[in-house]
Amino acid sequence: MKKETFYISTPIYYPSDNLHIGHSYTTVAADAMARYKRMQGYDVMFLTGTDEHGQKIEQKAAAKGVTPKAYVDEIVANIQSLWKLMNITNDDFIRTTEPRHEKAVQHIFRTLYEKGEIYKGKYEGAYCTPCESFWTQTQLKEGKCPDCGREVRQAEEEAYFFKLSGYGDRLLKFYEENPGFIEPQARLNEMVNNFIKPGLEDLCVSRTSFTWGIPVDFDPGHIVYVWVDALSNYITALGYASGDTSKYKRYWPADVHLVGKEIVRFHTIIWPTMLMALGEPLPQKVFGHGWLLMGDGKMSKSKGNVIDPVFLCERYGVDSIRYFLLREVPFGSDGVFSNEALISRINSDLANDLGNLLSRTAAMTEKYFSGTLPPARESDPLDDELIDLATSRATLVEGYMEKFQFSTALSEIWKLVSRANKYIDETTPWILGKDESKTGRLASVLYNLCECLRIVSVLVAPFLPATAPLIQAQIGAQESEIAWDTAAKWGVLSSAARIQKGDALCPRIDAQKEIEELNALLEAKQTAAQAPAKPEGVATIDFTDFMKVELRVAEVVSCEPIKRAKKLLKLTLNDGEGERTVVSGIAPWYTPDDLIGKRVCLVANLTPATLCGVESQGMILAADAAENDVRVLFVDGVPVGSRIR
RNA sequence: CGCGGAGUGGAGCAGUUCGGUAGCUCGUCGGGCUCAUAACCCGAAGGUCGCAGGUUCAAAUCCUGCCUCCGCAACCA
Repeated sequence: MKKETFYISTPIYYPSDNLHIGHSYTTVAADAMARYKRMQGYDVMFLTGTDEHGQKIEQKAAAKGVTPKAYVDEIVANIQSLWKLMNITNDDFIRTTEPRHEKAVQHIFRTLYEKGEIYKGKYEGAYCTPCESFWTQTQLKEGKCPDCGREVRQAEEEAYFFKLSGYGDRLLKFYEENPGFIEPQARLNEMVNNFIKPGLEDLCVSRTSFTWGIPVDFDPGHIVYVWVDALSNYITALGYASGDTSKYKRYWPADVHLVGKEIVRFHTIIWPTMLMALGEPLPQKVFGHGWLLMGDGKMSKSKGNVIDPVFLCERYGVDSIRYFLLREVPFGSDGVFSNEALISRINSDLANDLGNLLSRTAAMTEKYFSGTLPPARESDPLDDELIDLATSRATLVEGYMEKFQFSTALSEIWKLVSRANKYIDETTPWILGKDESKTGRLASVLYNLCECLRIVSVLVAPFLPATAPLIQAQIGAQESEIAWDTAAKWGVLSSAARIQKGDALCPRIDAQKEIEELNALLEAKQTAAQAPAKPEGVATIDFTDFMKVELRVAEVVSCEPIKRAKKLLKLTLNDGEGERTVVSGIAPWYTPDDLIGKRVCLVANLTPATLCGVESQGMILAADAAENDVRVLFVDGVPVGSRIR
């Protein structure tokens, strides 16, 4: 009989740098789900990989003096060893530079073109090189890149477009007919209100501005852009459009694409329409999980607060990190990563509750019965509650796993761990051990504890794949006694089992000492990160270049906030010759009253630009005093109109 | 009036669908136990459930208005 299949994917990660804990978060979640489904008997396909093309990698490689391929090869090797370190059981690893992927992508692109879903047009707009992004007029016109804040340049190129604009209604209909397609629910509203209802625009799907990518095979010079290239990995890895499509037939459509919330849009709008255009079935579900935030906000390299998963795994053990990631934060929402929380979880849940339960159970079994489980047992009504609780866990865990609520699933398992610890207190085996007439009762108590540990070990196996076998080894559980369906059964562990106390599952961490050490390490890292804090990408210019900038003293005549914009103030300036309007993003730091009547430095010969519907004829100078502190340069006392140089 | 999420004891969260004694984890304090990894078990202190109105016998929960924080979108010429 054919087994039911389950296809789960992570995003393919961009190997411009080594991965951080956020990537591990997604991948560990996917792995736990994949392991769980395998234990349940599913024929699982678990895919992860890397998205290796694009201008950013081309440039990074050039800066390092190596070919793009050599550059990504190194980082991809790191990524693969990270997944190995973290016990990730992906069934395949797709690299977008592999021939199997490139050929299929070319096929897909050509097919869409032949179907008229892709047409050739012209692309014009502001382009941000580091972000590899064109920005449309509504997004930004001649402004800085909204993503990174750096300069953009005007660019125009011939390009291919995908007819995304025609798919709005079909998407809405699909969402309606498939209520579980986008989860959590709140993301669905976001997509519909922000993107679909305002109207979809055709999507530019090719580039000529760089060469590190998959060529459009019928039009030299054009490169397939990220949408078609990256998103289609989910089917190219299955052999779509290749000589062997057996895997595609077997696993597609995917059961779930696990993604971070920042890319929900691509997976719920662009990817489904591409598949519609191809006439292929759509995935069942896209789950957008939250972010792991640092105490001081989002992770970023400039803050020096990027968390390296390799460091954590080596310091605390892989399972501790896996446990923390899946237990600490409800999967759909954002959560905060802190060393304090990590250590607290490890100590209280893993060391004190679970590790210690195993330790005391094994120690007593060795002490009173030399590690055996005598079959002459005497039960007591007290046992019933424990047994009920133990055998009811599996169903609860299954329910939460179906909803991707890893955190709740784990807490249900830990209720049993707690109950078992309490059971020891209630039954006081150390007192039973002093009375020979109580031997049968003692045997029963210890057996019950071993059964609890067995059940816990089964349920916990998808999350803690290294720890579960350690528990099973100490209680002497055999292969057949740890299958998933035995988690709902009582009395599975054989009386012939040999219990053997081993090393502590998870040693306690001296929290105070550890935090001090970590803080010292972090400080060192931050200093290192901040040392080369010179502005990036600024080249030396000569004097004549500088003199091309016309700087003048101007007085603020009036000033008002721009509605619909959080950061913008609209300033009316007298520059000595007349009045002009300038828009400035200083609203978080200045009110109109702070500015009216003041004299400021004006860049007078800047090309006008429109921000939030207001034309800005120049800019005023301000200093980035700190990460989140901007100071306008005031030049009071200097005559209006004076040239500054 | 852009879209969405959140505001509950010191910290992090649940409870809000279908109103009825405010719950969990960590921390603090007191007690118990000694099998165990200074762990485990029990108990206590600590909250006007963001603010203001309203509906109701009764509101964390329903309604109205407001404030604050976060993300997306727009955006720091």
